[in-house]
Amino acid sequence: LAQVAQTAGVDPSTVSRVLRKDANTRVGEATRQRIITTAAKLGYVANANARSLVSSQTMTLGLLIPNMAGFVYVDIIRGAEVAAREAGYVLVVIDASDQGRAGDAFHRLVLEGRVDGLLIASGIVTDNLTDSLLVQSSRCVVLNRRIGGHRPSVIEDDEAGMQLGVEELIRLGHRRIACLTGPADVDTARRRLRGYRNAMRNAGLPVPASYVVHAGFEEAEGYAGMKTLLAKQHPPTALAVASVTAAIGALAACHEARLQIPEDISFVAFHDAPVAEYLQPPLTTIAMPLYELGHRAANLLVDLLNGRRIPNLSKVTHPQPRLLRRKSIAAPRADD
Amino acid sequence: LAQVAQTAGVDPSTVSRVLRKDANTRVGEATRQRIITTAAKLGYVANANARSLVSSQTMTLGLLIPNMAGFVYVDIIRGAEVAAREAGYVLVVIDASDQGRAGDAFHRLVLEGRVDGLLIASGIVTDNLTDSLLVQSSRCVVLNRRIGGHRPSVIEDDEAGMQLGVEELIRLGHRRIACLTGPADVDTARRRLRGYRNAMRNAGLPVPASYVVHAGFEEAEGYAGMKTLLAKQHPPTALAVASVTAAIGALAACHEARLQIPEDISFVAFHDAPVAEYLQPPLTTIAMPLYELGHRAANLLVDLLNGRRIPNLSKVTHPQPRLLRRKSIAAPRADD
DNA sequence: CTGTTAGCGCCTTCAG
DNA sequence: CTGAAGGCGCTAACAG
Repeated sequence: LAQVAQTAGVDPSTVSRVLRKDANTRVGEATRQRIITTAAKLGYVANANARSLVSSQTMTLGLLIPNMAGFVYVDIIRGAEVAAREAGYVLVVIDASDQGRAGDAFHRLVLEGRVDGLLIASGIVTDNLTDSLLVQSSRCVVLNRRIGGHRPSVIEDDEAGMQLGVEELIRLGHRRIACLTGPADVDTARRRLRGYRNAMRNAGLPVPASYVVHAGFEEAEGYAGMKTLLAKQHPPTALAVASVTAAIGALAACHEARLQIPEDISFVAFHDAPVAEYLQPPLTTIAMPLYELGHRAANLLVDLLNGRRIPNLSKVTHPQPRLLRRKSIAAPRADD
Repeated sequence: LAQVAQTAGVDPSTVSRVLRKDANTRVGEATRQRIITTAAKLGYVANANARSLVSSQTMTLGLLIPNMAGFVYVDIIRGAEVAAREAGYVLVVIDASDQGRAGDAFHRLVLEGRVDGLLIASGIVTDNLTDSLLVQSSRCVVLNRRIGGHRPSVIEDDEAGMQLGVEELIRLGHRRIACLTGPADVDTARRRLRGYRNAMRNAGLPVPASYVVHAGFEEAEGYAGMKTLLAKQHPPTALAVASVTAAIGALAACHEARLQIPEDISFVAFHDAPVAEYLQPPLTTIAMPLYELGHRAANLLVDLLNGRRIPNLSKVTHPQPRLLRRKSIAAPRADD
């Protein structure tokens, strides 16, 4: 900067004003042009750290992700990235696959001032972490999970989404519909389960306890969960699964048991993913507004950082959940 | 810091020395303890920006990823994260799904001094970007792709990996083996193709031009590529595919054509992924040392930043590629 | 319209 | 073994 100022024959502060497009001060057009061209010629780029030091903001946002492999995070990340960029921020993603690392990341990013705020994706909010986060709650937004206390969070309408899927199964004539959902202590899993229960209740259908299986979101867990269901005396004729990955595992279990899909069992999975279309058979999914979830969350975080009041809980309802009908669903066999 | 110094009754510089565990200066044990406890009590955390400003290093590394959905990146990220942490760095991941953003990210991260160096994953190195990167080549390591010029890059032994897979197909008795690889202008795709050719040549098998299909790494592209192959007069009896995702698409095309796998066509895919085990049929894959790739790349970047000389091209050869035999391969039919 | 003056929070010689 | 002073690169309030 001093370099640029000297070669342009002006004061550093003037250079700063010009390059920052400071609206408050008006600079002579001639000097402005001179400064801009010399800056370009010298390849000058302002140092973000020095700037952060004085302005005490870094203009970068962090996004903590528990599992980079998850299909769902791709869209969330994109949405958040775009929203951040629109607001002039840089978005950096941090892999917090193991729990301990999340707290560590929080420390090194937020506390040490590397980022202005943090988006925390579901699945890594442990009690431990919660404590330290509480301290700095004014810089975090939790995503895809409701949180006790008064920290802001953004969720999808998981309930409505799952209900949509189950209603379709009911419409096709299914009565014995099971739900393969996520861990009982995970909020999103519980909300998806509630959507399933709503649909069943509305149709006057019974929900045997054994038809609700709390598995995980991964292939192996879906596989194991399906095994459990198939071992029942009256296996279901249709299944609502809480994730595409779990559904892939469940499909594998069905194939192993020589069941035809959709003839023997219909499948609906929560969230869409590119792979769904290429499975055997192509998987019917419930597409959720993940991009918008990320976008909204980042927007809220920016608002929060700017001192605006934001709701403790926001639900992303647009666009609405959409059912993507593929070949994994059909009417049940006549004798069912 | 001033706060802590005052309450502990010492000078800020002493606090700095203690908290930084400065090896050069020895501080009285009594004052040391006092400083540490008061710092903890006050919840003091050093400001990374101020520190960066004076030391002109941020102790953070960036990793540019073109497509977060790719299975391969999960392990790369983990490896890089661990290596970074071991060296005292924080790793942040940046989604550079579209090309333009990569240059932008480079600017905002490296040039503005938010990170000390950048790991650039394959697939986003365009000519455009290369120019700006060249300027700052001393802070970048390219990953999974060889680069013209003299910028350091780290790759796997794609050639050996693919060769391993094809050799297995040959051993099973296949002669009509096709290769569904990535775009011709992508270095990794070309190297995998070379591995295929090596294996074929070593076995004295012909490679009709039509048996080499340059598709992409995505499901849809694998699907389209397979369609092309199936339209041939003499479709192959076995296939080596350059990615699991493309293989999923190709499998779908085969199912659509009512082909039995592995009876009609055997499949081997490059890289392993959790989903491989749950496909119909479970997919034989070539597991590559992706974690180590990320780990090595981050290590090299750290070396580079510390002024050590590093090779322009490093190949990660340990652990060696492993063939994970699953049910997608079998001997060809007798009449083939 | 532009230059001057401080100071952001920390580290690093140099003295004591 | 510890305190004092200067400066990292930039911005902001105040003069001119």
